[in-house]
This record gives sequence, structure tokens and C-alpha cells, in this order.
Amino acid sequence: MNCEVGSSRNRWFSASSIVLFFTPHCPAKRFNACREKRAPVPGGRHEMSEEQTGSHDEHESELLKVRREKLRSILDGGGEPYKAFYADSDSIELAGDLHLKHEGIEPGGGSGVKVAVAGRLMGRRIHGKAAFADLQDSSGRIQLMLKEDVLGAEPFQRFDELDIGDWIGATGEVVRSRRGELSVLVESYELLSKSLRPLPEKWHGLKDREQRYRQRYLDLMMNEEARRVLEVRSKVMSGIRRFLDDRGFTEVETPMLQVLPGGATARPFVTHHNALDIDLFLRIAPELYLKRLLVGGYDRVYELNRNFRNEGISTRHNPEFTMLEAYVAFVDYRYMMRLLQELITSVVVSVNGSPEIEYAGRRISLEPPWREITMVDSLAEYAGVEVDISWEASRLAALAAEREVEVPEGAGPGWIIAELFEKLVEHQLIEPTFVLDYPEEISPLARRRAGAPGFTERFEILIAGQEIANAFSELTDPADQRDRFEAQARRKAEGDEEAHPVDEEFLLALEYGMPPAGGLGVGIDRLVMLATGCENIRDVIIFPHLRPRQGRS
RNA sequence: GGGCCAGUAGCUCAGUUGGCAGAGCACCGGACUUUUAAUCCGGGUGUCCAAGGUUCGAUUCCUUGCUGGCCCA
Repeated sequence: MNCEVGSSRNRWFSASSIVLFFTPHCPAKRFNACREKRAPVPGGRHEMSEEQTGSHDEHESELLKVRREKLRSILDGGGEPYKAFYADSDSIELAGDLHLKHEGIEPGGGSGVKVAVAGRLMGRRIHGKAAFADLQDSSGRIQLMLKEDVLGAEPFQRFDELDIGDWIGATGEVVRSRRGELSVLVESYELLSKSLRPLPEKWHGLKDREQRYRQRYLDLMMNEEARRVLEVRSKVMSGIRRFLDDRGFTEVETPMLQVLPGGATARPFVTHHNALDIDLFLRIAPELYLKRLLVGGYDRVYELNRNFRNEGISTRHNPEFTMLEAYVAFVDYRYMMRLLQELITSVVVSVNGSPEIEYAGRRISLEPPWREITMVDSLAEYAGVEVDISWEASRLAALAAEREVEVPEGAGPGWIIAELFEKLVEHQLIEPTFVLDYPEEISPLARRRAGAPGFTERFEILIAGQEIANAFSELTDPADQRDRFEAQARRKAEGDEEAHPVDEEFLLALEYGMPPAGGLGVGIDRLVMLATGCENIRDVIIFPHLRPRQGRS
């Protein structure tokens, strides 16, 4: 799959399976607007005051003026260009359903079935006393066929005055045109909402990325690919929920506003609570709250929700992003490996139809079992760098410098090894890979690995060179946890803005006893990127963050 | 944060070695009762991203800024 918006004709093929019944109630009322033909104005311009047109833009283009003029004409004729109601939703047929139900009609034939449809007018082909129009609804498109002798001279004439982009409702018989296009032969129609702005080009669609993200509604209207990607996202979310719910997990929502931002290594956003007069932080992770739920007795719990990190914005980073965190009591990270492998493959297969994905021009198979390799072994294999965590930091730092890997001031051996891995190996791990044994120094919430000093029972899953998931055996020893927090606090005191603070409330909970548990986190935006072939995170976030535009609020 | 690229009509894009701004779609007027990127005839509707500078003259050249894209950290 390719995430770019294409130049092919946009059509929605996905059809809803909801069965709808036409009711005798006829929703179309007389359309009383635009009765009088507009008086011609010299030069085709219709000069209206701001008050009349509602326009506040001195440089309003001709196209906008024409539409406002039509709106004015409707209002002057006593018409209502913004209706409150068309028909009971149940009585309106979706385009996709019509295509499924009326497959059998022969070209030029009728069905005897009368329906009501509603949607946005996307195209028009007017032939004197007949006309065709494309109506787009949430399920796809259906053609409207209009004939002066069926519709009546006046409504037929007024149809010509509608604009592409207008919302309309129509009733009529389901027929098939001589050229084979399923259509509604319109007996009545009604303007539901007037569109005052011209839509993007019908064939090339809307390509400008900035406008696609800022005005996502236009992207959704015009680009089938945008709709597909966001539909996949929605299915990934519901697929994950179904997978976990089926396995006895409980979904919870823990605080977004936190007094101490913990659970991850990241800079938080700060906000302020006025009544309490304290600063609060938008959470960088829900981890420390979810673990409190393990203390409270939940044994399978998850949260699928937003996190906020005050870091750079790029094609792979959005300040708010969606993450799954899940915890299972009584198991260790080995169990989480199996769970994640199954979760990711089953969700991808369900939206993609196969475990084979195409990403950044490569074919990647997610077919289990996935490869396992330790971080240290991967450095040797992929970068030819032999390291040992027992070495002095200075020796490792020299090695990093040799490979032009920058290492933060004061980083110990574990940290340097992790930096080396990130810079030299990560991007090479294309096929799904479990990278095991993360250094304790960068894993302050993970259990130490017995027999492997300096390492924890932690792994990450890399696919297409990107970190998709992270999991570990949770640290449950309150004394050990306190030591780890204090080590982090020292780092923070030395100026590391990403280091964890000491969270006394969390330590208090641990002292009551937390069962052994495995925990995992999955970056949903990245997972959706993989599942859809999108290489820009902004394509998979419905309203991605962009810098505010100047001159607009 | 650094490098490169882009910003021209509602949209998709040309273009100007510095001299009245171009096309397709959309739109406006006309014709047309089975089209589907309808067709035919007629009509360009513009803050050439913004602000400075160079110049007789800047959309074009220079500088800075804004926004976006790609690559790098």
C-alpha cells in the first residue's frame, strides 16, 4: 500500500452492511429558493455590502461572491439554506448499500424501489433537459439522474443553481442508466446546507500537504486515501481493544493531568490549575498509575490513550500521540513478548489482510516467530562494535566518538551502549526484531536481569527501523525502585530535563506490594503507519499539530 | 537546531535569461433528455507567501522572515 494521495478518481467502495428500509415518509419538501433568476450585473460582478453577504474579506474572490449571491437569492426568496432536518437517518439509504442491493438492475432498467438519499454534491453533468449529479455520502457515491419531465420544469431549473459542495437530499426510484450507472431518478430534492466555498479540483484532488492537514475535512472529502488511512486507524484501535478485551483485560483511564510527570524519559508540557494555584503536567506516560492499579488488584489492565511530550515535531513525532500500555500480573517479559507478537500480527493482518506489509519501498513480513537478539549482540552483528557493560564509561565514550555517536555528559556505560545501539543499529532492523537486555541505567522502572549485571528484563520491538513497542518485567521492589528514582533525580539535578523525578506516591503504593507483572507499551501512530504504508505521522493523525498560521485565529 | 527544496487563480500545475500573468479543472453566460474528468461556443476571475533591498521597472535577482516538504542531528 502506498500512503500518498493519488490522482485516480476518488470513489468509496467500502459499503456499510447496515440494512436500511425506505419509509413512505417523503422527506423532500418544496425547494422555494432561487425562484427568480438573478438580474445580470455588469461584468458578472454582484456587488453586495458586507452586511448583506456576511463577507468580511475585502479581497473575496469572484467564486466566493457568486456563491454568496446565490445564498442571498435563496434567503430573499424565503428559502432556508441551512435546514434543521431532512429525514430520519434510518430512512436514508447509503450509496454503498444501494450498490450492493441493486446490483441486478439491467442498464436502462428500473427497480420500482423508491429511496431517499442525502449527501454532498460532488459533480454535475447537465444536458439541457436532463442532468446527472454525483452525491457523496459516508459510504460512497451514488449518481442522481434528473429529467425535466420527471422532476418538473421549475425544480429542474433550480437544480442548475446549486453548487458543487452543497449538501442535498433527494428521493426517487433506483434505476440504472443506459450506460450502466446505478442512479436515483430524482422525483424531489432539497437543499440541506449551502456550501460557500469551491471544492478542490475534482480529478487531482487536494495535494497540498499543509492544507490537507490543516483542513482535514477537505482531505477527507477529496482523497480516498485519506479516508482509507483513517479508517485503518480506527480499525487498529478497535482491533486492539477487542484483542485485549477477549483476553480478560480491563480498559481504564488514568490522569492526563499529573502533579509529577513520570513513567518515561521525556520532557513534559506544563499547565496551571488556577483554583489550586499549582502547575500540573500533561502526562508523558500512564505507567505509574497503571501499576498502582496492579497494587489495587487488577491483574490485566490497559489504557489506550494520548500522551504528550514536549519535544521536536517532525514527520515521525507529534506532540500528542497515542499509546497502548498494558499490564499483566504474575508474568514476566517473556510472556509479554508472546503477547505483543500475537497482538501486532493479528491487528495488522486484520486490517491488511496479510502479514506482509510494504513500507518505505520494502516488503516486510510480520509472520512469527520474530527474531530475538540482545542489544549488545546486535551492536556486534550490525555495527561491528564489540562492547561490554563492565567497561569504564570513558572507554565506551571513546568508542562512541570513533563512530561519531554523540554521548550525553555524565552518561554511564549502559547509557552509552544504548546510544550506540540507537545510532548504529536501530535503522537496520527492518524485519520485526525483539531487542533484548536493555541497560538498567536507561530503564529505571524495569526489573534487573538475574545473572546479567547492568541489564534489565526489558525488550523493544523494532520494525522497519522504528521502535514499535517496549516492554519489561516490572520492578516491584520498593527499595530498589527508590534507589533508581534517586539515581534519576541526581541526573535531573545535573540538568537532564528528561530524567525521572522521585515519585513518593508511587513508592508508597509499591510498599503495599505489587504483584510480579509484565508491562508493555505500543506506539499506535507508528503501528498505523506500518499498517497503512504512511511514512509521515501526520497522515495517520486526524488533526496533526502544525504551527499556527499567521493572520488567522 | 543544521542542510536542501517549495509557496503563482478556488484546486492541480506551467511560466517570466527583469518589461501588461498562463493552462486544465472549477466558476460565469449560451446550446444540449443517458452522462460519468460529459461535450460544444464565449468569458481569466490573480496581494505571483510576506517585508525590505538592487533596478527606469521585481512575480522573476539579493537579504530576512513565515509556512510546508525531504534529509540530517
